[in-house]
Amino acid sequence: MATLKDIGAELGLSVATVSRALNGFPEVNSQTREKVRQTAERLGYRPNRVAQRLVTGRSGMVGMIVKLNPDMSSDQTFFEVVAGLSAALAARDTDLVLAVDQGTDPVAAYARMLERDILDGFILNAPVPDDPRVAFLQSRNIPFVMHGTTGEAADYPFFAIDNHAVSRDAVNLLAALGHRRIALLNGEQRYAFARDRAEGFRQAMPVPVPDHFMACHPPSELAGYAQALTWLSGQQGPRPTAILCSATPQAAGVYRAAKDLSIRVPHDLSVVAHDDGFPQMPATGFAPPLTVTQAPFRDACEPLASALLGCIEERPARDLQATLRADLVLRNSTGPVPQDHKTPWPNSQS
Amino acid sequence: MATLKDIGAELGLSVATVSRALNGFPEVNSQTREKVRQTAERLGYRPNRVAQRLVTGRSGMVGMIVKLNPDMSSDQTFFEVVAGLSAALAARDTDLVLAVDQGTDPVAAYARMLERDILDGFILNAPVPDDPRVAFLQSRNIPFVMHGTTGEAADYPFFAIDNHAVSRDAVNLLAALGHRRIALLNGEQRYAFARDRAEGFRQAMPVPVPDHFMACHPPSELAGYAQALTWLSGQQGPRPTAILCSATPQAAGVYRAAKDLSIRVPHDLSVVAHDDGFPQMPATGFAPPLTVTQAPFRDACEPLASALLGCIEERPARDLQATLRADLVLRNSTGPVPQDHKTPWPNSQS
DNA sequence: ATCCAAATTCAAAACGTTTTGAATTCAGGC
DNA sequence: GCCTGAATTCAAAACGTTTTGAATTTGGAT
Repeated sequence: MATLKDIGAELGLSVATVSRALNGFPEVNSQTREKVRQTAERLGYRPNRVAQRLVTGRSGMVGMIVKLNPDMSSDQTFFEVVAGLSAALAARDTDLVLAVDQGTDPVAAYARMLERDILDGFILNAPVPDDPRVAFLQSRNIPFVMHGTTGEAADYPFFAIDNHAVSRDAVNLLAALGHRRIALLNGEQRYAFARDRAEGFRQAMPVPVPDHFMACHPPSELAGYAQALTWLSGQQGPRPTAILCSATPQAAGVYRAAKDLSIRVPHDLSVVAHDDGFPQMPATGFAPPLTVTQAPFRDACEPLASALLGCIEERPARDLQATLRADLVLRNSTGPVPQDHKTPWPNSQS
Repeated sequence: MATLKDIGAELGLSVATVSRALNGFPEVNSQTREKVRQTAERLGYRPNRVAQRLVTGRSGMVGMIVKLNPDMSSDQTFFEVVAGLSAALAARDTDLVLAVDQGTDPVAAYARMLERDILDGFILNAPVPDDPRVAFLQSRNIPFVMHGTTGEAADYPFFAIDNHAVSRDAVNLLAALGHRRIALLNGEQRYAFARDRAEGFRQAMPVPVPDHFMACHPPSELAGYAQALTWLSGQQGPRPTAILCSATPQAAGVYRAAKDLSIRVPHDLSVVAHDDGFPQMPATGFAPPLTVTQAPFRDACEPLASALLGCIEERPARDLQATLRADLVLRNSTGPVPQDHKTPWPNSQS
């Protein structure tokens, strides 16, 4: 493998000049630079990453710890993480080292990875309110970027979507179609995004919502099916005319429950879901195609990689925060409220 | 961060001696070694991996490329891979770098990873007969270890289970119970393990098996359900009295199909499956508990890591090959052949 | 006391890069 | 011809480890 020294010897230049030439320093003669470039090309020079890392003091590796959920709900995000993030990081000469956390202590896995290895930073996902990992990593001055946010005034880098707006946009759409009895089939309560969606939902709803029409469940077809069955059977009062789901698999369960009960979508029931863009269950594949708020997970990979590298370079956290608005995509699972179901929720004790 | 120099300065020793002391070289005085150990401990010394790697010429990273299957069948193995392998490798100061392959060329992803980075080796999984990745990596002298085998006389390191024996053991058990009409619900044809299981099945069966009672499917509940429904409905001749599945999810599908057709397990139908030990679908959770040939995927992680490191250290391939026998675990999904179904397969044209 | 071999320890080179501070070259103004 | 400042280039240090070959100390035998 050719080294800087080899190139220097070939041209009668010092390694310093060769290094500068290849790294685009301004003080090197443009003719020299061109010659260096050519011989580097000819000798098939590839910089030795390890040597670079030794001198720059960076390891060129970032970590990500994936929680092992018993309900397998993280499985679908897993491929996306590895595919998208590792590609985005590779473009920046950085490697993604994954670990699976199977324990209960949310920071133990991070501590373990830190003591074992020299990682330049972490990517955190699935934030919970007041996420303990934030305090842990901040106290040790370890760079990280969060996919999502844990609260209003985050003082760390993150890339998130506006989950209040997700609910608001969907509710506004349904309200404009005349719906008043809208149920929220939310994500798992422990996650920050679910809390935000619930808040946005309550705020945007023109009428108060009984607690039992806001449910928290994993993003599985089965959970959606079971919850929808309960709601649509009317055991808990008048059935909703619209259901807001937090993930497309839940919506699939809602479709199935509706079908089982001979409730037509969108004629009798409107369905909206948030769509993370996982290829396993495309919203266009639904019958009828599903109206969604969409924010592909994949689109977050580039910004996340970029923010993490920025954080490692000690750019200020303020410059590394972004909140994106999800797109509202109208398809055929939403329609006007049925004539005989225009009344809002009845008063409820709950 | 404390370095060797710091420890040396503290004790009036040279870095060379300190390095030797910590790395267990024999020529260092045992008292000196103990003192070095203590100060290293006290200063919280951690060797700088990057520096080690620069001088040893190794990057300390190995790669694994996971194919993105549309049927999600690799998802379940994915967590096991990352959890088990990264832990086993971490114990050897090696990091696992994952990439997801979404293309068609089976070696392109490897070439891409190699040119971008300095990887010490690869772990290959899901071998196909005459796997092209073997030739590619061998031609470039890149160390690798295969989880599984592609053929009889493999000249590369691997860790595999004896898939002929998997079928043989199951068939022998069923045959001893009087079964003759045993169907094989195999894995996907393109994989080497499925070919081996099919061979073992044919060889062990006391009677010839019509082709349409040997089917290849992905390891999903749905695939198992659909295939079992076809077989058990009797459309293609007399129904099997026993079904051999290649994975526990398939067996779940078989159970469901049997239930739908009011066929009792094990009274009317015996079911055996191979169990990779994925926690998502434990064989003990079946009703009745499932008889399996079991070889937990997790048990392969240590040997794989160890073999790969051995390969990187240029130990001969012969010493890095292991074929394990799966355990036959008798549970309640297998029973004697029903009285009225003791005849073998009828002669068939297929 | 002297010598030899074994047991320890050391200084220095090496890995390939980046970066620092100094040296060299060059052009133009006097 | 001399000086100045800009434009280039260079040698050397640094990163933290492993490893080589030599130097030093030690203990025992002469």
